[in-house]
Amino acid sequence: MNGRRSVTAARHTRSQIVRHAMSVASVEGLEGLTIGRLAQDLGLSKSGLLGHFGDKQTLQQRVVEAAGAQFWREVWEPVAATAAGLPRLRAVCRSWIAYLSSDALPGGCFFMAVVTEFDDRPGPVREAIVGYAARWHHELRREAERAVSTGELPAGTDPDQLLFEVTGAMLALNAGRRLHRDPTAAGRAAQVVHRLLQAP
Amino acid sequence: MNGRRSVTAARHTRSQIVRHAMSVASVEGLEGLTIGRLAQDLGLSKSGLLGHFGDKQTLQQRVVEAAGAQFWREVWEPVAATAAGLPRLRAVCRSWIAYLSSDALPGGCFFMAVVTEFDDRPGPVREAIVGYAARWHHELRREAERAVSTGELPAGTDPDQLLFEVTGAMLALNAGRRLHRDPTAAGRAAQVVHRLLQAP
DNA sequence: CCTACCGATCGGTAGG
DNA sequence: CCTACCGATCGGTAGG
Repeated sequence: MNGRRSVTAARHTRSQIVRHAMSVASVEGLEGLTIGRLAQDLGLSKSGLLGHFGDKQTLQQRVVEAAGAQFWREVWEPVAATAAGLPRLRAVCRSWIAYLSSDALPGGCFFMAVVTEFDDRPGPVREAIVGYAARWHHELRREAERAVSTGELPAGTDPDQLLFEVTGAMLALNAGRRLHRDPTAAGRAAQVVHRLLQAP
Repeated sequence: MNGRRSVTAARHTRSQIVRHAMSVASVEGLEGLTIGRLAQDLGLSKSGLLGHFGDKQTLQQRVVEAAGAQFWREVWEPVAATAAGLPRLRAVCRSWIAYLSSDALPGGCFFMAVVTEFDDRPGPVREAIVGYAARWHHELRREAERAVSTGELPAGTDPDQLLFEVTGAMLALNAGRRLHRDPTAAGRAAQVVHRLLQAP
């Protein structure tokens, strides 16, 4: 089991490392990741693990990227075929609520877990997190703008205010579920979304 | 400067430690607190600092308690004299928004910063955080219930749904300000509160 | 991918 | 409140 492996095997190991690190980070945070712990969990040496990334910060960046891809795959893609505008916006919100209610990762949604951890830590990891959050916001705003311009939502609706309130509902859902173990949180978030996304 | 000090001096040192630890934790998290760093910041030895608390977990609990007291003092007390029910609820929300927009601590609201850090870490620190969050929720619900029963808010208003939405607005405000440095977040939160807390 | 190792720092204790 | 110390672990490097 020692010595160099094939390129394919190395790629597999690397993706295993990132996947496991994502799970750990959802519970302990990105700063709580330690090379020694990950190496032990996966049966690798510390240097064997670190060799895939160079240093810890690069590993953290790869984990953020993997989490961004996973979120996109699990929340957006299942509803990407829905008609643009209001129907798609409604579908994405349902999908988002389902994701936050699921146990895709042991610590819940990766981004909800690391946003407050890194909002005060300048550097490339923070910028990566901000980048994914901003991209998500832009995708949703595009749908909201379309829904307003086609008259699916009331004229004069401010897309950014709408998304502020949707985001708030998702944050409250996450806090309710994870901190207070409140089983009604998903229903409350759905109710907010239902009210916000009503045709005129 | 060495040797035992008076009881008063010791109390002063202790409260200085807790205050500083609260600031650090608002940025680095409660787990990011280290005895060595705090001791150096305050010009103490590690053992001198730790002697006030016994161990790190106890220090973390004292920090949570101090943060709970500070939040109460800065958000609730300034508006405690407002008439119970809807007026008080509105005043508390304004006060809460002002607090989240202020820079009372370098990392922003302590509780916003540590909730996702400890939602998956069982133990007395988590329980202390949950306790303060639940107490806050109960205080607000009392006002909301009163506002509904006196007819200040529409009959049939669900106080818990109302608070879910208020909490969401505050979480979105915090994320907007701290992650995206969005200066419009406070106004958006105020708009949500204004709509939610309208007389029938 | 490994072993062997580095200096720094972690939380905490003994003893004064 | 200090100095002096403990074993464990941190991120990371050298060399293979």
